Amino acid sequence: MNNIKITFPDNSVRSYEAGVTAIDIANSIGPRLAKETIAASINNNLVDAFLPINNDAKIELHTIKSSISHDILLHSTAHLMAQAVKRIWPDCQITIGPVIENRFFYDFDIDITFSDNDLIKIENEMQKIVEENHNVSRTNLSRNEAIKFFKEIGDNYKVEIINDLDPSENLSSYHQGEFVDLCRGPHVPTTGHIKYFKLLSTSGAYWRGDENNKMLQRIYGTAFFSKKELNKYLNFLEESKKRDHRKLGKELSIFSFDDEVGSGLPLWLPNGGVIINELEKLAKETEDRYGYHQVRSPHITKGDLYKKSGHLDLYKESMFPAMDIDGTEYYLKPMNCPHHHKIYNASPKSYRDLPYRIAEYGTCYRYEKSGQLFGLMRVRSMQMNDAHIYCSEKDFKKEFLDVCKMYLEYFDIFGIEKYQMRLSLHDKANLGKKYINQPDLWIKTEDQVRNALEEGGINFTEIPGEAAFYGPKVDVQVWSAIGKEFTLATNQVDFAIPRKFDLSYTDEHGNYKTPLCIHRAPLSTHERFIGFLIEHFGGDFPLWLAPVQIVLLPISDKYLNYANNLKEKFVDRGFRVKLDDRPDKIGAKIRQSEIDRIPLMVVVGEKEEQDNSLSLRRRFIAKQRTFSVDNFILDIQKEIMNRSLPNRES
RNA sequence: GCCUACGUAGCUCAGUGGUAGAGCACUUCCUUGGUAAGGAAGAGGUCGCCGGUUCAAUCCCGGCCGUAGGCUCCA
Repeated sequence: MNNIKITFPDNSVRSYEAGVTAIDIANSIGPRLAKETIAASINNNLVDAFLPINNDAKIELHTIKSSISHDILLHSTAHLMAQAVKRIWPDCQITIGPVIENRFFYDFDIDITFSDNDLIKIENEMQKIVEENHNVSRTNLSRNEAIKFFKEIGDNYKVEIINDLDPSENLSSYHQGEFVDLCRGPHVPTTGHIKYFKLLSTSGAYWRGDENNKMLQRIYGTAFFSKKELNKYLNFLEESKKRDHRKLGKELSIFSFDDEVGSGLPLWLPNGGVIINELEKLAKETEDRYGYHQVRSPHITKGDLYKKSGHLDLYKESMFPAMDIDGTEYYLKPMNCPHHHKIYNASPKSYRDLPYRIAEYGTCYRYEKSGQLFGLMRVRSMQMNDAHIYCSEKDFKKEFLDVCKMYLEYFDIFGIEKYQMRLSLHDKANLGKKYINQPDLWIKTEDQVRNALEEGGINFTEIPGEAAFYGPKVDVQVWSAIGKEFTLATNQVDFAIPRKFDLSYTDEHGNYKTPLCIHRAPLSTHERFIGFLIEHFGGDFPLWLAPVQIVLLPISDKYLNYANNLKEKFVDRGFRVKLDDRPDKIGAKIRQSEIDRIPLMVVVGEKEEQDNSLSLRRRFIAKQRTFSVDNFILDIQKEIMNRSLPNRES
């Protein structure tokens, strides 16, 4: 037997017999390590821990602690689930079963539809396979062998996948017990490595994501290496449900939907109205500071304008059908840009007028397919925090970065700590289909945006094929306080439409030039942003946004007079205040105020009336404090003016 | 739009082929109580909408509308 040299990450070298596996190597270091080894990188290639190593190599072991291993576990659990499904329903066809963030799914072509009971049945079968503790093995296959093999066992979808793969691709199959799947791997060494898993939900899913294909049945699930992690994740899902803006929005009377109004058409209740007003105040203040003009435009417009803008060619399916008015077609506006272009053009512009920045909380209507409506996050009527900046190429970079700066200011105010800018680019294949057919301008503009972002020191990732039809965009992903992801704002560059609209300005030399146009919507739409805020804050808005800021809680009716005096004082100061004058005990009033998430609970009784003071109970602050009325007012005014975030320390 | 599930009081949910119930909320009365539920009474439903089957439908069947989880698409 010849020996091989294995080099470890710390550069130490050990000698083993050729054919040794990563598990063997782990075992030579310690049995616990061997047990916890899931996969290995051999010369930086991720492989199964159970494969023989025949030559000198660099090795890195991946144990249950690494995120690589977690992905492998999820993938193996998908196989485990597919094996269980095939045992129960032998006629079903397996298709694909990839890993997504913290979860996996597998799509099946099967006659029955999975019920909750079926999920339990499948889980039980999975448990059995785990206990059977099958070794997992890998077989390399040539293309022809693979096609022959999967044809023989009747896995037609696998045959289709192989036929569509690059012929140069190395193929392999994974086996555990009677189950075989076409797969790149790697996988956990045995089915016994999978201990803590849970099937989460079922749904329909088109084969290869194409709505012209057959609808398959998908099962989602998750798995972890420890019970604790699994429970933590399940708990996170539960917490997310509790914070769901649809649930909280109803409980806190922020918005509602009504069958008779129509789906995707939210009604803003008074509490929502307060939040909207505060957001608009913030936006207007900020935009004033950045030199924007506020404008207004109508909700309906003639079709010709949208023909010119390209909407009727490239965006029509997202627009409500035309209405005929005196023989002319009018549309509900899906975007504000054409109107803003017209506002730009309402008077001739010189270079001295640029950058020309116009903003509007414009109401737009989009025909979203019924199946994609989702609470406030996806609606058919929405009010955008929209603005367009018309500038020269020379000013572009500064204007673009100022927009980014504005984003960061907002993030700071709302306590958004995690965010990501995504530069969405065009792809050549869709020029003239999804995208305006001006290849050179696309590339030039994308370079400009990329340069601006790089010079501004802003981190971003690039995503091809996600641009708006008229230009590249920077989408902003944010994560709420509990880590749920949202696509919120967007920031787009339009290089083509200004020309179509004959937008121009006179430069220093008296020549006509076409301006660049930046679209930006840092606060997204009221709908999506407030939906996000509800979940981000879990319904506990900072004082400046809270629909009711102060609730007055008299100990008994005897102190109603004093409470009313305070109320009047607070209203005079512009505070949003409510008086709970029900004949209930203080405990009941406190409870209701807590449920309503009112940040400041002011308790007044005999003592307070005598001292002209108040006793403050604040959400998340255990200790109650007594204030003189004047000091209280000063503190609160300051907190509201600064738009401070909720303080949860005691 | 597609797949699947669901739709009973303001909210959360029971329930049945013979035209409905609970808790909370609401109204009234009693209680005037110091930091997360004091007590009693009352009112409240065309059981999503429209058809069909049946002597009889909230329940069974069909269509529509709405909602949820996904697919696809997006702020």
